Amino acid sequence: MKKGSIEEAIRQPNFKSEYQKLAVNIFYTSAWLGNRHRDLFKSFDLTPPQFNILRILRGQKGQPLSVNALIDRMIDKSSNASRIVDKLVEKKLVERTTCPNDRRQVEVRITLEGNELLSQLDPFIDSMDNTFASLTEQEAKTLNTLLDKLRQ
Amino acid sequence: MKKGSIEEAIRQPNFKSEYQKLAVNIFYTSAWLGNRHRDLFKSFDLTPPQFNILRILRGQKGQPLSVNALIDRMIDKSSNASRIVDKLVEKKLVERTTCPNDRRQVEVRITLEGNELLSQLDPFIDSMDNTFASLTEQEAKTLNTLLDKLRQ
DNA sequence: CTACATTATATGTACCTACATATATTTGCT
DNA sequence: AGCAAATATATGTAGGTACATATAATGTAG
Repeated sequence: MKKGSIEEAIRQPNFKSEYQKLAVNIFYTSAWLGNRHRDLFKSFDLTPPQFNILRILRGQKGQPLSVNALIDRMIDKSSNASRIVDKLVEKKLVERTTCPNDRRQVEVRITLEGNELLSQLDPFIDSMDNTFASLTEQEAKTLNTLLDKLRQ
Repeated sequence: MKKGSIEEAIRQPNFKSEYQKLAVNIFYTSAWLGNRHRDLFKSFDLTPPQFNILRILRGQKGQPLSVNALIDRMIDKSSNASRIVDKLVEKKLVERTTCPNDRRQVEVRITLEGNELLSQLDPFIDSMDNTFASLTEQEAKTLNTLLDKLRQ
């Protein structure tokens, strides 16, 4: 079993097919990467989905987003955005106000405090991306292309 | 934004780098694939980690595994194997007995019922793997190689 | 042989996801 | 206008993960 391979990671030397191995490899790699992210966010008292929402809101440059619009942009669409926003409101990182035009909707907006927290995180996120230094940019591009193709 | 791309999936046209896009793509693809698996297992009243443990135990061909040995072989190592085994015991799909040589350990073993359930699932799992029909075997191999390399 | 560290598992808590259902508001139909 | 369908969000519950801590059994140093 090659060092660093998925076979070694889960002590499973024989997969039925290259496709089955790929499924396991995707789950395993996602968990591996997610754990690194989680460790980073932890020192800022954020969880990955909380960070995801904060970063989406920052991208809005002050404009609010509804809960539905947040879900639309989230990595894990089955996240319960409503309750994650709850936590962020408690920490005063976002504000929630009822939309005046459509009172079913809420407008979620990042606060100054939220923006400052993200600014502190930025350099760490950037260097986290260099986690991938073992891949060339061309290899990263190939991975992106093939992952998109897989989901077709 | 290309159809089926990660950019489209999370409505994010600009990534800082190919590496940052790759991180998001891995998380998104893992969730996408995981949801398909979950849907399949659901009709058999199993969750993905429950299935993972059952399949590991089947691979033992009757030999038991300790909880630690299970974690070692699981895709998500931070799973709480102890509590997942609880659920499987309740459903009589596995048995748990104290190890006579080392009474700290428990021996977990798949039951006949557990094996039968997996047999019923087998054909569905096989056809699920063909979810990847959009990739050639060579492309799957490339993905596996690059994912292993990424984690180095 | 006793005291202490180590190991294997279990449990408590906070947060998250999955799914079903509830509540409030708006839209559309007649 | 009046009422049903659609929409946006919230909430209850079960299962799961992350992390700290507890409990029990074993190993080990002196």
